[in-house]
Amino acid sequence: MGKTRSAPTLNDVAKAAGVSTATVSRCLNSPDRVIEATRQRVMQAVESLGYTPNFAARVMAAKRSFTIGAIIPTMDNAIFARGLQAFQDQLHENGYTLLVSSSAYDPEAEREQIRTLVARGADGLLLIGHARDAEIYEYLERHQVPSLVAWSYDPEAQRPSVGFRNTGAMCELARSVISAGHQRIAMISGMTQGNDRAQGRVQGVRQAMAECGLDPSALTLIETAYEIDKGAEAFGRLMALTPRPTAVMCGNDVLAAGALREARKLGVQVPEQVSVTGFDDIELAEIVSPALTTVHVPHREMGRKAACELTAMVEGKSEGRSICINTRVVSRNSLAEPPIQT
Amino acid sequence: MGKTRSAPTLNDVAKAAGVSTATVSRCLNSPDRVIEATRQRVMQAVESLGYTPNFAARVMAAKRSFTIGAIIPTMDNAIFARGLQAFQDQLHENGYTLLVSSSAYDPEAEREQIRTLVARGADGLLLIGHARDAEIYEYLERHQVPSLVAWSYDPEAQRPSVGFRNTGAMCELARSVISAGHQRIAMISGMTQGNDRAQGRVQGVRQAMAECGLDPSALTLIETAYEIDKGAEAFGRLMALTPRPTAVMCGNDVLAAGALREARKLGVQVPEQVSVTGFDDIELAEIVSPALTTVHVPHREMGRKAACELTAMVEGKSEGRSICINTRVVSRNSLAEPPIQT
DNA sequence: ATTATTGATGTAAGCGCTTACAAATAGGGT
DNA sequence: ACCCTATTTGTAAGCGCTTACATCAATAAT
Repeated sequence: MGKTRSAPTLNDVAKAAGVSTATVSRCLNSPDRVIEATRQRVMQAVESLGYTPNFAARVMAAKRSFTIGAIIPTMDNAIFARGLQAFQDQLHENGYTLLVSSSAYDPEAEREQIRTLVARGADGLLLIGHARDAEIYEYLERHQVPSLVAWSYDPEAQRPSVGFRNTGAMCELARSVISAGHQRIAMISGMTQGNDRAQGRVQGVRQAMAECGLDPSALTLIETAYEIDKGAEAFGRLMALTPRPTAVMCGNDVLAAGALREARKLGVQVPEQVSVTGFDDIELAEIVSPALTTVHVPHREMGRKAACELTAMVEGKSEGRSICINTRVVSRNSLAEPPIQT
Repeated sequence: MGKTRSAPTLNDVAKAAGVSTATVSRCLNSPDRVIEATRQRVMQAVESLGYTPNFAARVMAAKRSFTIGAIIPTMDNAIFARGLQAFQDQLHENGYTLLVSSSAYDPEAEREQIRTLVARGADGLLLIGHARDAEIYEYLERHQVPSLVAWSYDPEAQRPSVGFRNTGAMCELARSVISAGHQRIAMISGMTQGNDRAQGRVQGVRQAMAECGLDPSALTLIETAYEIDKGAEAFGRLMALTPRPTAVMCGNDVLAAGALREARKLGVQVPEQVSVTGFDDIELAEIVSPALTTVHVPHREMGRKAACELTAMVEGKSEGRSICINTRVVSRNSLAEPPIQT
């Protein structure tokens, strides 16, 4: 006490308890392989020295980190927050820690983050969406790090994934829009480049149009980043069109919130003059006014299931199955019949 | 080629390039200490083997991780998102990586996370708010990990901090509320237990009331978690009061958004019947309707400055200074004069 | 020509931990 | 009493990297 000591090591604990480092290690990692009395003595030493194991050393020696990495496109909005939280909670329950980093929707940055996470000893990786260089998967294979794709379900893809059918979900929503009577439909999509979810959603709208006898190529499409301001700006451009679309379907709730904000600014009544829809059903969807008609994604369920599947893969209990999460359309006030034709 | 190899190590690279491991290490870490020709040869080997340094080994040998840890109360809403993003960007610019984890506003969980981050070799830690056991600071000192407090500025506190005056900022906002004519003021605060920011904001309101000749103890106060639903619920309770408060000041924008949602549901007109204010000025504040009168916190500036100060501390260039970030009241439509007294 | 100086590279000692293996101890069956 | 097995603990070899120090060659200074 009083003396400036630096952090205690396993060795210090071993000495204090009068045992070998191996025994201390066992006390910490497999307590049942050590006799009760010894363990008590060791734990007491641990306690009184305020010992915390050095993670780097542990990873290095055990070649196992009980850490899962996740690379998400952005932390800037709530799109991934809820699902990730559930993912983390479940991971924690399974005895793992989560390391998150974001790629800003940049493939190069994502590659970088993947390398970083692998170098940090992640036992497994959660990736968002399928679109990705094959080289990356080879890299992961070489390092023997299992990976799981989330936020997208695609039975065609060879990689295991836990997610939902973006195309199908959006198609269903588009059908409601069309059956409300809309014919001039516009879409504000996220950037589809390298983003299979955004692509799927656009395709979903087109598919519904085709099914319902509308010309899919007549869809007015604006691609922009998933930001509120961008959604607002895109909506402004759509409203300047003649004739105006009567329904604006947005790639997600964030874009839709931006659209709503701009509508208010422009004095455009939603849904009386224009209907707006979102995707994801994050909290935002219920807060904005009018509340958003959108696609509800059970993020928590997805997060939990992804966590279970990925840990199973890490522990060699699964080869990597794909799980499809069901979405459903949620009807709120932002969608109504189109105004009477003039 | 073809053979299943496991991940290459420094040694493999050294052999491939025909040099010693030391030289490879130098190529990677201080390229100027190695002659051009050698470096080229080494880099080529690195490239062709697809070598990624093992982080754990590096940390262990160098006793330096170029990693900064941050423990934030929650990732569930956008309160910390923007500031943290700026923090990370600046950190990256300074050559550091950020590790984030969240404590769910639970001191015990925070302690746990701090230990984890330290064990993982974080060179420095960003903590939110001052309220914290002294024991934790001792632990950090023993492990020689510098820490910086953010989101709160308190010249009284002994710990360095980069943040804003919660009390002062809220006081200023409360003054606008009072000078708009409000006398029956209620507040929906976050849990003040162990949260100096929440405490400061409550105190700010009280202080303004006292200054303006109102009785501070007449403040109707509801404490609740920082969640939209909780804000809505609290607002509902306030509206059931007789007489009703004419202004509801919320501890942050999230609570205010909940209040607004409930107001709409109850058919209470904002601001005609009741005024509502927020705190933080996150994106949400501009999206809800009516848009929130709130306190603008320059989160990005705070994040950047915190990153610079903390890296300076880590590198021994600073003893840890405190920096005060200036906030300002933003007037939007959710605050107006109270209705004519009945 | 000789020595000092500088710069590039190699050698090898750890960093703190896990774990295969060896050793020691304690019962249990005969 | 003896041998065998099971249990607990110790010994020591790494894990992949950095870095102090040693070595060696090349250039500059005398």
